Amino acid sequence: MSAKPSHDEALHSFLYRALLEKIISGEFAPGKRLVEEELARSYGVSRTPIREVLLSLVKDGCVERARNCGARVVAFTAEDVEELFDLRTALEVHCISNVVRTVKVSELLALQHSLEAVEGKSGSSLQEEHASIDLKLHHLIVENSGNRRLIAQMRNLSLLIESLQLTSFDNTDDQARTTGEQHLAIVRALLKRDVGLAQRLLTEHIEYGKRNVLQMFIKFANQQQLVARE
Amino acid sequence: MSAKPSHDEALHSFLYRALLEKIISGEFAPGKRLVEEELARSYGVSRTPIREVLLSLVKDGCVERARNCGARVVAFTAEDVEELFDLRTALEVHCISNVVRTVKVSELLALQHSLEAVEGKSGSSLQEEHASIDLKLHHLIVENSGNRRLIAQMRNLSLLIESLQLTSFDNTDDQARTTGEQHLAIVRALLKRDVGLAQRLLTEHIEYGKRNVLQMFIKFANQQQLVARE
DNA sequence: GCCGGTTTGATTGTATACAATGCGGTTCTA
DNA sequence: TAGAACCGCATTGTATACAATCAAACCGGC
Repeated sequence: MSAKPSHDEALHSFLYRALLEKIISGEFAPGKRLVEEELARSYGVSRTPIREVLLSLVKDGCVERARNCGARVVAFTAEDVEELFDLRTALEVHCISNVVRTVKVSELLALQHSLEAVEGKSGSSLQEEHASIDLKLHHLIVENSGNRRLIAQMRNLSLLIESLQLTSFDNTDDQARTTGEQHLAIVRALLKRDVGLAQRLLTEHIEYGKRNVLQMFIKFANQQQLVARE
Repeated sequence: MSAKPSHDEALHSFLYRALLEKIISGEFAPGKRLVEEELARSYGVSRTPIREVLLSLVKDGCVERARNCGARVVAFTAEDVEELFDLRTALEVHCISNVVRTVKVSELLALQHSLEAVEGKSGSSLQEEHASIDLKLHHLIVENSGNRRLIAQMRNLSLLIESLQLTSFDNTDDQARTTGEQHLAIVRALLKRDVGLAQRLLTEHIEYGKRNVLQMFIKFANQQQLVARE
């Protein structure tokens, strides 16, 4: 099956992303049965890593499994997307107050620098660059929250959201520019250690991203209309 | 090893609680190596279910693992406890606005009824009854938030917190009574569909629980003083 | 004596084999 | 023909076996 895991990456971690992507993209429609052996064959691996991935996906709420009936993909509705982003807002806003205390100025400046570097540009890679910066910014916020368990929880969530954003990668240049401006504003607020402002800007920023993803998601869901209950 | 899993419960789900409890109680001190085969022998099972549990604990941030070096228990500091509760606050407060729309009045009334029933009482079982109601209330809030992924995320968190609260089960009757009053106030606010009030009360309530657990935790951590780095 | 390569052991990662279980179809009976 | 018991199959749960990999100890050369 096309792509391979990087050399030292555990198989199950590679497979996790692979399956998650299929679920989010809709290739594995809601309700589809995920039979361990079937998946194992299709990826040319044994059931063991597949099992580990399925259990992980259950923990994320993407999959349900009953004892001998196989696992099934849980439906991913527009409301779910919305809630997921709202949840992200709640968590990252919660992080901010710690972030302003712990984050290193150099990190912020580095981010600011990258942002100013792409600000003028335009062209095909613009969206990708902004997406990459977006990851870095949210990563910075979460990792500087100072709690390992919080970070662990968020990592799961982030994976879901990042996958969602990948599928809605149709962003126009305009949207990318707006996103860039929001990023810059947030970084500056963090540099000023202005908790309230940073929280407000972050909320708006995630809200904006949510709307973009939702737009894509709804369009996509309509065209794909539930192969379901296979 | 003493207790057994209920008949239809998967072994790994039983083992999960068993290991988590040992980690939180400090029997598995921070830094302790968790070798798969060793654990498997000690529980009289094979490595397979143990592996699944360890992966799950990694996802929860309770355990770290390096490729061939064995898994290690992550330190559980007072700051972690604090953050965990703050995180819970952020998430449950976030839930409230949905809860007031979706929760059934009958559920709230049932809870209110149980609360009023124990209100007058006192005695040995009082604390347990309040703890049980506490679980029900937080469960109600999360389950009525309306998003499966959110619920899945919270379930993990709740398990951690519940385990923490179990270890600090030294609550006085006074504390139990205060908790009861807070519960009642929250339920009433929910019945009135007063989002703002419910959020405020919930925040105070979790804050109160946090202080109690922290007190116990610090006392406990001192007496246990880091067997660590075994 | 110190540094670097090599070997060995411990431990995880993956594959496979076997057991348990629940569902569905089939057959037998009334 | 309808219903119920039964048998077989599909699928998961668990155990075991094997391969890969990393660390640390050991040995030899400089």
